[in-house]
Amino acid sequence: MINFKEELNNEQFEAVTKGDGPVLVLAGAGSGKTRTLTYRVAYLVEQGVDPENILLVTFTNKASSEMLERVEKILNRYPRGIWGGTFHRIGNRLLRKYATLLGYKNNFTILDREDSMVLLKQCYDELANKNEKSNYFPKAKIIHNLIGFARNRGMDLRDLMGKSYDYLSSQEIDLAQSISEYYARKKKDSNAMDFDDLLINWLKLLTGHSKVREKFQEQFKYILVDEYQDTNVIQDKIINILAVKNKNILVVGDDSQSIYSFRAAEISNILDFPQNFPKTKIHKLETNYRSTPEILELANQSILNNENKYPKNLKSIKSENKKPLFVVGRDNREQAKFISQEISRLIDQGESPQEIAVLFRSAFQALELELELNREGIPYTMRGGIKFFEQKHIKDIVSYLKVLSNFKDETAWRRVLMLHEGIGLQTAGKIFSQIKNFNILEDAIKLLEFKGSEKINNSLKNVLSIFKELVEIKEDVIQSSVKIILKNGYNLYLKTNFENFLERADDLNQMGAFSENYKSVDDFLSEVALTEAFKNNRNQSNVVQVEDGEKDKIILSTIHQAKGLEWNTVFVIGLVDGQFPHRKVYEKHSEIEEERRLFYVAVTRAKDKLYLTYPMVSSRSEDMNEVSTFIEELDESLFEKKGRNEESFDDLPVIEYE
DNA sequence: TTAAGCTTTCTTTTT
DNA sequence: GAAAGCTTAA
Repeated sequence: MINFKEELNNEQFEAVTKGDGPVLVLAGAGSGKTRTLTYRVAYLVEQGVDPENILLVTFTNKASSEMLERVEKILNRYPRGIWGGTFHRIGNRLLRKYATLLGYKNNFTILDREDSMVLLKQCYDELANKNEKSNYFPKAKIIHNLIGFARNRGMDLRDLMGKSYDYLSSQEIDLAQSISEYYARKKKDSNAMDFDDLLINWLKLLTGHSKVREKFQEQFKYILVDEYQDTNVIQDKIINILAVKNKNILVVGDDSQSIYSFRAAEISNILDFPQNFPKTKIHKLETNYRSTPEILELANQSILNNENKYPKNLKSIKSENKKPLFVVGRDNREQAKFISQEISRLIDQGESPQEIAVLFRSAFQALELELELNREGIPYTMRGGIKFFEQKHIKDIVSYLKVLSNFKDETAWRRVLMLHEGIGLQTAGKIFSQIKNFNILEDAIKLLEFKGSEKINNSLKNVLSIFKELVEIKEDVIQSSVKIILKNGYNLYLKTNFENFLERADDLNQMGAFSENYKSVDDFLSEVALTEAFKNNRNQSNVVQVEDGEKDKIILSTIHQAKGLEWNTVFVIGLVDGQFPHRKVYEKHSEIEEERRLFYVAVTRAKDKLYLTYPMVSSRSEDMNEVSTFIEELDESLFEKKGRNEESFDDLPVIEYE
């Protein structure tokens, strides 16, 4: 039996044990949000609730697996059958079963951002060339963004553009709308869904099909949602529909940590929650268990600069400690050197590496640091930047698999075709329009006829003969496919195009090995689209780590990826104006505030030691950097300043926290 | 129509 | 400093 009374404070205890009905937990950073959620799950299971009846939605897959691990620890067993994961992952799981109700097949492919961009660009080029438009008509990338943003806000594209692009003619707005519709049709014809579709179609499934709706309203007797401040209207609607029957809905969040408005997150979802669910019990968690008073003070002072916020009074219970350090280095290299030395020192003193994290606004800021850590032999895990499955060579091979699994996938077909000599954009399009006439791959292999130049015909023959081999594989489909594709020219392609072709070929073999964990190609392909595994995460034997294997390694992470996590020691690097806050955000006040919340998230990840670092000089251009607003606006008594002297560049004595 | 070669851009965050 | 965009030769 778990002693909940002892493990939790009063507010947490109330939320965990009397959490039937709608509950809103407004929780400051480090106040035990995750603790509340995990203990609530454990409590429910201990009370005899079948884990199958629990839906636990988190923001990242990482957060989901960490949370379930914690539940397992509390319960001493894994809550088998629980529905846990991100909105997209759970949407995917449901749609794999019910996609036919919406006119898709269950083997639909998922288009990641790049895929969907490529498909949209195709629609854009086709329509934009046919129609009158001014030079001010937004580029494909912007249209792509607008379409996604409008959909995630449940808005009409015309309305969105009418407001922010009022200089466009109504014909141009119509053009944007037809591009959007054409794109939607192409997706449907391709039996493919983009990330937004995973949410929107999930919602459609619930609103349009009462049997399914009722089944899942019944199924999910207890619903728990983390980071509710970062949900968008579609996600909010989904939750509302699912919860309306049993009303056992617990959502947690913190408006000060809302950092996804660029993805159409709405703070109002959490603030209006009590109106949507009458008799909502509200719990405020205001005790911070994580950070020292000094760290918390800095965070609190910083967020005070935001006008748009809800007052809260977060108090630390830890005892007084050292102030955060603000460290000035000459440039990124010196900053990197300092950090790696400091990390070595901390580890020598007995700190465990996985309790140390380096956080940054953008992945490129960590470049020099990566070099330095490699030089010093400090193992690290990178979370941010290019993902393993987003690399060109991976996506090339995955396209073959996508065609194999979903013959109608236009994006995948085009990508495969264009890998071959003599086939470019135009020819690929023409060939695909022939392929469209078939229904299964086997027919296309046998019957496809295309007249082009000799070069094109040879390339096409080559493509088809590869597929001929691929369709005959019966076991270890992915691993064998990788081998066949490499053998039939892709290896040569890698060699002629990339210096690091060995590494890339190795990645592909790793992918083959990794795929053994999946029952089917479809399963594997979903995972590829939805997983967060980052590139560069290799151990000594050069094996890519897709999960786990993070023991004894420090963490490098974007702040977005760090949400919900905590470490003893945190370095926040690159506090340069224009980088953090990002310069794109200058004009818009509301976006500066979002950047500040991001800064707030970063510093509140730290339990005991917090370092803020600033390189004075840009290492590329040798220009002087401005220090970040987020430092400048702070009272200087909140931190201790170390390192270079701004006037003279003089070295100051060795820096030590203690 | 492709592919190479040159130029310009613009540097975000993520499922 | 890479990637997209544009120009030009083949």
